[in-house]
Order: sequence, then C-alpha cells, then structure tokens
Amino acid sequence: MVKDRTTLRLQDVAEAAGVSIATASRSLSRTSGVSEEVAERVRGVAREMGYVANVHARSLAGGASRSVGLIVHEIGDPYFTEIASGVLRVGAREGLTVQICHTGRDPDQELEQIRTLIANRVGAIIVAGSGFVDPSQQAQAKEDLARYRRAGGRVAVIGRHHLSADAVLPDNQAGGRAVAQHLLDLGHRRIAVATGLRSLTTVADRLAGVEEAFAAAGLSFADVPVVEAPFTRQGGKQAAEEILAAHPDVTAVLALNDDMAIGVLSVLRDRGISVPGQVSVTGFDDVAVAVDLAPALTTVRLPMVEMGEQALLMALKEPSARPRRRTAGCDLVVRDSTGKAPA
Amino acid sequence: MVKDRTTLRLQDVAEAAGVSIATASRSLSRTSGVSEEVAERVRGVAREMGYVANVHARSLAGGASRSVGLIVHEIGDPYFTEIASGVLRVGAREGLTVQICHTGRDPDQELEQIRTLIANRVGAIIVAGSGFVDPSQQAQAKEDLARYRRAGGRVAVIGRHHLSADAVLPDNQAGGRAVAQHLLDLGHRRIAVATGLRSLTTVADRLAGVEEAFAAAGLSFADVPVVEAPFTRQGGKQAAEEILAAHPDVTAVLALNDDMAIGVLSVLRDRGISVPGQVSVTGFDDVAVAVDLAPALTTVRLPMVEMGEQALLMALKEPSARPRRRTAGCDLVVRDSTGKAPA
DNA sequence: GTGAAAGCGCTAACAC
DNA sequence: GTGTTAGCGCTTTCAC
Repeated sequence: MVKDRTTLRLQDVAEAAGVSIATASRSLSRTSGVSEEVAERVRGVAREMGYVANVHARSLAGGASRSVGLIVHEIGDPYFTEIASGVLRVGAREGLTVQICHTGRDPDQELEQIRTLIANRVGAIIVAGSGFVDPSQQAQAKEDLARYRRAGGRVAVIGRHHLSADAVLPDNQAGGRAVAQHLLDLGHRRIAVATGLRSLTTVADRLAGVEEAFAAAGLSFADVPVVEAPFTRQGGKQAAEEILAAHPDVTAVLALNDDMAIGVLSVLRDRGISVPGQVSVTGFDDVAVAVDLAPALTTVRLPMVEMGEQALLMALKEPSARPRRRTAGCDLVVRDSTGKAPA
Repeated sequence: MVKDRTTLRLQDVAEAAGVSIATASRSLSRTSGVSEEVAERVRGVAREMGYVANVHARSLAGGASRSVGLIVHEIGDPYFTEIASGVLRVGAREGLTVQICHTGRDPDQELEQIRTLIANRVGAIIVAGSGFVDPSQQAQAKEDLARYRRAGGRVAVIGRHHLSADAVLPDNQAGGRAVAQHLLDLGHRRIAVATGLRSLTTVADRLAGVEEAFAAAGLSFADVPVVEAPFTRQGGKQAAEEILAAHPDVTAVLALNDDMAIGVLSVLRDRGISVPGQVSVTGFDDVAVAVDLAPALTTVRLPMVEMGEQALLMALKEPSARPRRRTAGCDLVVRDSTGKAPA
C-alpha cells in the first residue's frame, strides 16, 4: 500500500533545500560530514514539509534498525502488560518502535513470531515469556535466534530459557521458597498448590522453591496436592474448585501467579469461605491490582516493569562475548490474604 | 543491522529450486502466473531452507504491507490491554504484525507515533485512545492521517475523534446515564464524580450522560462535585481523598473508569468506610478484574476485546466512500459495590 | 508459464 | 564538505 506521489521522498527534501540527496541523508540521520549550518537548514526544511523517512528503504539500504520486537505469552496477562510497559518506556526514550507479539504459550506460535520479527529486521528481540522445561520445544527457535545473533541481531530473554542470550532472571525459586515458608510459619500443613503449565520453567522453578521449603521444614511434599490449570484467573477458579472438591480440609492455597490467586479468592468468596479466617491464599508476581483486592493479596513481588526495562537495555548494549545475566529479586509481600492456620 | 551473508535471499531459494527469482517471488507470494506444480516445489524448498522474506524489501518493492499499528494512551491500563488483545487476535488470524505505541495521553506524542507508523508503512492504523474535546489538539494528526489515507492507508479509531475515519463508538453517554440513573434510583443524592482528564471526549461523553440522568430526575448537576485526576488507580485514590475531605457526607462515588473506581475502593477500605453500606462506588469499562474485586464492582460493561477486533476488521475492509461507524453498546452491570443510600 | 530487468527510497562508498 | 552512484531484496511490468 501507500504507493503514490503524495508521500515525500528524501529527494523532495533535498531539492527543496537545494542540496544533494546524499547531503540530505547525512543531515537527517545526523551522520558527520556535513557542515552544521547546512544540516540544520535541511532539517528545518524537512520538518516544515512534514517529511518522515521511509523505514523500509532505510533498513534495506543498511541503516540501523529503529525497531525492536517483544514476544509475550499473553498480553491480557498483567504480568506481561507490566513488562511491556517497561520495554515501551525504554523504547520510547530511545526512539525505538516496539512490535509486540503474543504466542498464547504455544512454542510453535513463538517460533513463528520470532521469524516474523527477524523478517521485519528488528534490531533486537526480547523474549518475555517463560521458557519451556523441555529444550526440544524451543530447539528451532534457538537455532533461528542464534543465526539472527550471528547476523548482528540482539536478543534478550526474561526468565530461564534454553536460548543462549542475555537474560533477566527473576529468582522464582527463592520466591517460591519464601512464600511456602511463610505459610508453613503460619502453621499451615494442609496446603494445596494451584499452578499453570508445569512445562514452563517459571512454574517449575517456583514449584521447586516450594518443595525446598517443605523439605527444609522436614515435611513431605509428596502428598501436597498440586493442581495444574491455565495460568489465568479462570484457571485459578478451576483449580480452586478442584481443590475444594478433593481436599475440603485445606487451610491454604498457594497459587503460582496472582491471576490464579485472584480466581481462587473469587471461588472462596462465592462459597462463603473466609480468607484468611478459614483458608489463606497467596499469589506470585504482585501485579498492580494485588494490593487493591479484598483481602489484599499476600504475594511475591517481581519488579516486572524494571525487568522489561532491563531486558531492552541489555539487548541494546554492545553484545558481550558471553551472555550477560541479571537477576531480579523476589520479595515476599505479606498482606491480608494470609493468616494463622485455623486450629 | 543484520547485514551478512547468513540471511537467505530470495535468490538463494530460486537457485536451490532451479527457477528464476521472479518465479520464486510469485510462488511465495501466491500470485498467479506459476504452475501449481512449480509453485508448490518452490514453497517446499523455501520452507526447508527456513527462508523468510525481508519485509522491508517487500514493502519497498510495492508489496502489500503485512503490519498494522495500534495507538493506545497507556498499555498499563486494562482498558487498552483488552482492546489490544482484540486487535492482536484479529492480527494473528490475518497474519499481520501489530506495532503497539503509547502516547501517555499526550497529543504531541500521539502525532509522533502516527508519523512513525506512517514511516513504517503500516497498512493500517488503529487509534484506540480517546479523542480530545478540542479539535485543535489533533489538527496536525488529522492532516497526517488524511494524507496517509489518500495514499492508500487504512485508519480506524475507537471512540469519538475529530479524525474522519472508520470508527467504533462506545456509547459512553448512554453508559454514563445508566450508571448515574442507577445511583439515583437507589436513593443517592449526595454523589461525587471522580473523573480523568476532561479534555478527553470519552470523559466528556460519560459526564454528559451523568448530567443527563440528573436532569431527567429533575435534579441540579451544578453542585455535584466533579474531581478531576489522572485516569488511573492512583488518580482514583487521589480523587477519593479529595472527595472525602471536601464532602465527607457523600453516599456515592461515581468513577468514570474502573481503574479510578479501584483506587476509590482502596481508599474507602483503608478508612474503614463500608461499601456499599456507607458509600456506594461505581466504575466504567468492566475490566476483567472488576468482577473479582471485593465488593465486586458495579460498572458499565464495554466490549473492549470486540471493539479492538471490530476496529481492525473495519480498517482491513475495502475503504468506503464515507467513514463507517459501528456503535458498541454499554451495559450496566450491577454487582455488590452499590446499594441503597443510607437513610 | 517463465525469465530479464526496471525500479521502490534510502545509505554508504567513493569521487571530487 | 558535498555530490554521484552502486546496491539493499524484493515485486512487477514486459518480453518471450
């Protein structure tokens, strides 16, 4: 589309300014080799005409790419929304266009999105969705990204992936440990876990932390019910129903993300089960709304916005020989949804 | 970036398949003029090699654009997140890349984002953020978009804008009327309104509806306190503080979006003011979390996801002579945050 | 049905 | 410091 003669070309600007197209190009892309005086005049003319360079031509001619891609599992999910905020913020500051793609937690979709971004010649790709425990699920993506990097592309991932790239790593395991520890400290022993897909590294790591806490307390984790459902509010509801049906005597539900925890709270409220009086509930992520729920959600805070910022900043830096990694701390935030285990 | 000899070119595919570059192009872009047999073989070779066409070259050569731009005020805002979901869903279905930009509700930023999208030669631009009451604030954007349309670009807006383009129009005024009516029916007379920027058409329209309901009930709107603050959770808190300080006797707070309502609820909870016992609260939008709050929020439902879908679908359709418009209904959803006015 | 060749608008060598 | 020109990788006439 957009083929016409209304759209201004660099040549139009050059003519209007009375310089060659090369000089015009240099002036606008702020490359050296033009007298500041001429450059300023050209920029003035361009601004006045409302000229905006054709990104495709620029990219094709070998100019630097002014866009980056962000791959999330699900934009509807506040976890990713906040990461996206961070990425967009840095992007805006750096004058970068951000293309957001989502995968629905499907590795095949992820691969396709990665390829699309590469085809779009984005300068950097941020993979924000969790990795998969099984490396083979991302094998092809790994290969494509490696080729992309060799060709000069930058890659950063958020979370544990089998992709070799700069990474922002939330300490999910420590978070899982902390929140489980918290429940155990409150005297809970009949705890159920509501989790998303266990094939995700995020889930696996959080779960590992939980298990660790049980072990540290000398308790068996083997008979703790772990209910797997979609990593969403709806999944949380589903998990809660299942848990209440099979284990009506639980005193705490440990959800592995806030969205699920919100679903759990909703079911408990519908059933007239008091929180934390009868059942304590915990989440993970500390999404913006967690503090405004009633009861306010006890959860593990992850600095999602900062993680998004960090990821893009890392990707933008000069590539290092070996992948960089930055860990993001997890802080237990105790609010009103947890209390002592009922006697 | 990405200039190298690892990235496959169309020519590589053509050579591997033993055809000319023209035939390869036709095969891959499914243009007619190639025998199905050859085309299939070329596609097979390309797939096997992992070839992905360079979007920039394709676009520059005059091919159809496979990307669209979405402009939102704030991705952190669930209202826009849900619209984005809708747009991304349709985009994925149609094989389109979606570039999301946010403006922070700043008309200048908006203009810049529009220009960037045009420079990116996106095939369509969806403006999802509210318009501004003052046309002059978007005058330049209007001009740029008009030029873009003349050049073959597609534009759709969500909400009332002074931009002439296909539009998805939520009936904000009816919604405002309905929710105000609801409070009046419950016997509330000392009502305060918490609102975002009144320079936004969305706010103006909702407010007009509220005013209408007052008029219909034979009540004066003149002395209803209308507190303006950012259209966010934080803004809601701020507004609530102000309202409680200046008008401690209000029995209802009508917030003009859910985010603000959540902030209001939070302040009331902190102050130990019961909802809806002492004060009723209403929102607007019906974001996903509204139903899971405690108390569940009475609000006006807007089909945000569908609005996003509609907007992109409209933009993708053959352009019509005159702008199309689709209205999106507003439904009052009564939940637990509103009750009879205390005696 | 297939191939050769002319651009699309820009950047970056390379001349001057 | 400025201009000329050869591509970047693709689509699309236009020949055959």
